[in-house]
Amino acid sequence: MSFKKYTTKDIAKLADVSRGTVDRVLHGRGRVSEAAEKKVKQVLAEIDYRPNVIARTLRENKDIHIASLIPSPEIDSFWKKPKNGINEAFSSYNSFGVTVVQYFYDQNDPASFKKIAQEVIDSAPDGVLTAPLFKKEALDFFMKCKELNLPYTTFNTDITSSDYACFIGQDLYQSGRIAADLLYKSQRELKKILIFHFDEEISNSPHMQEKERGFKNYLKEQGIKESTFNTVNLIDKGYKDLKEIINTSLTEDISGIFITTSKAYEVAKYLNTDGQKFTVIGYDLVEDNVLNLKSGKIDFLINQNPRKQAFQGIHYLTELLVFKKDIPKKELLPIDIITKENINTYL
Amino acid sequence: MSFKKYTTKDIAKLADVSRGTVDRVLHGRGRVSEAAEKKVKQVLAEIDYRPNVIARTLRENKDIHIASLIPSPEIDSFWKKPKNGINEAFSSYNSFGVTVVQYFYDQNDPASFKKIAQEVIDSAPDGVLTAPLFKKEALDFFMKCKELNLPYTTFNTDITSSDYACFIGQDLYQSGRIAADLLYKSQRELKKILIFHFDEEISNSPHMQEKERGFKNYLKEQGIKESTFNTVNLIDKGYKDLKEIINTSLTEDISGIFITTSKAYEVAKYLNTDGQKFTVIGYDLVEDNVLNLKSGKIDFLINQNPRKQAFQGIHYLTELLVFKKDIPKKELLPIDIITKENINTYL
DNA sequence: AAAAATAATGTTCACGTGAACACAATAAAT
DNA sequence: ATTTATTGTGTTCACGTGAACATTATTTTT
Repeated sequence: MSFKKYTTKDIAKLADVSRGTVDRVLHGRGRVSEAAEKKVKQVLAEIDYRPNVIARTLRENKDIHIASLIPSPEIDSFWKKPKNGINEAFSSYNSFGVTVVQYFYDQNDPASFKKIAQEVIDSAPDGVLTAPLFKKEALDFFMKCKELNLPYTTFNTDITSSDYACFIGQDLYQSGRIAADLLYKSQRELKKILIFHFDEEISNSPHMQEKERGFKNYLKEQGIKESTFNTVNLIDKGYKDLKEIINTSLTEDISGIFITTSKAYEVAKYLNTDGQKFTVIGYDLVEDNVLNLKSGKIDFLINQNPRKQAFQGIHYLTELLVFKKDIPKKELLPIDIITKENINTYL
Repeated sequence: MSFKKYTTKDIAKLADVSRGTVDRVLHGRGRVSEAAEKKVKQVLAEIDYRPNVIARTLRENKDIHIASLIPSPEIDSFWKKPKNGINEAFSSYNSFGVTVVQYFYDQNDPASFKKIAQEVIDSAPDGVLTAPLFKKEALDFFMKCKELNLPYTTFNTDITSSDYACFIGQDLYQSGRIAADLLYKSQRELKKILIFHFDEEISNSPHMQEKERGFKNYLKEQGIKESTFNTVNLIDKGYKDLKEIINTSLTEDISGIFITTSKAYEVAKYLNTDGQKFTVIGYDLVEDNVLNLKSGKIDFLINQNPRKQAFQGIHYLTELLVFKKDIPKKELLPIDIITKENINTYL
């Protein structure tokens, strides 16, 4: 399956013109006679010319400056993994002249996003990777990017703005269904089911609602009644009520607990290690969740693969900016099911 | 985190020598005075010089010819996915001058491996990717490669020969444990468990035994007795006895069926879609398995990710041969759990 | 001391692309 | 009819590396 590699020099010879003319045709730079253009295009149609990306990249020899803008991992450790993904991508691609500067915002403060986003723009990057959380502020930011002709990729939260960008994430509705499927498979009969939303900011809520919708829909398809579910919203940051809520719930006979965010470990605090008759399902491989998975307090975690999402975001920017390749508008990553037995293969 | 990019020209200026001398020092090509060498090395120690891979690759401008050697997908459709992985890697990397020629052998015939392996060697490739099945023949082949200084990567089956190569695969023992964990989680009490080995060739057997060992060990840790298991070996190609075996088994009350190869669909033929009280677990997302997973005859599939294994094999050869990077001796990929709800996110 | 051999260093080319530049041929303007 | 635009075409350079080649400095041999 190997074909001759044609160069512009070859084309020039075949079309009986100079390399300069070939180049002008290839890049539509004008200043070419109709006859010459025709000859060159004819040759191009016959052979499968693919520009040598290596040579082109060397020629351009420009440092590509990418800025990333994600919530601070100091505030929510969930963001450690995207941060690592970005670092990994950086070391993979910096031999191609890619440089990544990371910016962080406070996920509880839209104003902080706005402020740092402006800093990002002021740094005049060639591309931006961002995990936006606040719809209004994000759309403002995206509009500015578009005006500046600044390509950006987004991940985690799909704030669809236009077909200009590329989103990398997961199908949230489906991930809710998967949780339900696991719960259903591990329980002979379904009694009460608890659904927990940890919602420090209203901004997260479309996220969580999609998951809940998928979760409930699946179970309703199996004939489970709406009254089986008990949805709990926790909006304070201390989660003071949590202990009481759980203890009260456990006096009843429950079949499962579904936590729609990475905060399953908060629930796990009030559970026993062994002999749980119910199934606990949460999201994300943050450290505390992993510990509870291993100890048996959590049965399943759904991996959103935030490391890979972020990596892929940088990857696509590199493909676009360095290698001038086309990139997809949207990529949905696999939804991994994690148990205490396969967790180690994911770390 | 962006540093100045030093070139050999910069180094030459800093060390007050010519670029030629710098190059001789860098590549240990001799013909350099002690004094000059010292100066250059001093500069090199101070700055973090990283050769520009782009420029180097352009300079070398050699087509890297990789040969892949895997079992024929025509004989066992499992090998379609590695084949696709290889094709994908080919299109990802052929812009870097990488060419892959695929060779296939008959997985039921060691002599065929030997013959095609010789063809591979005769084609004088720069690197080889292979999924070996026959230990003796594989070791012969690896020895020849080593003698010829021909780098190779292997996947699927870990026939450890030396630290010369790179293996990409999975922890089979652990994957057996994962199957057991899923079975255990989805059954309140464990009655009879069937384990099926589809073993066309003895060559597969270490593979399957590792999985069985992990599977049983996990359950024994949960207090399940050895007598719970019923292991069935199927070595003929028609699997004539299968129907009777299953029908007989189903008269008893069984809790689960574990199939250690990609042939779960053979078992599924004799199962009902609905109302199964037992759990069926198999391996690999081959077409027939996927269909049975979706219809509910199979509950879980464990994904060995053969596509990615093969892709990664080519990837590492490219890193090594094109970009002169170091590659790991061994890489174990995540073990994915697949249900009818997340299957689509993997396809 | 001059010639020859060896060692050390510097210079140049090629890889393929993209664009600036220089030049030739034609058309338009004086 | 000569000058001046305009258009088309070919040539050259730079990107950074790696190695062949050319040159200069030093040592060894006669």
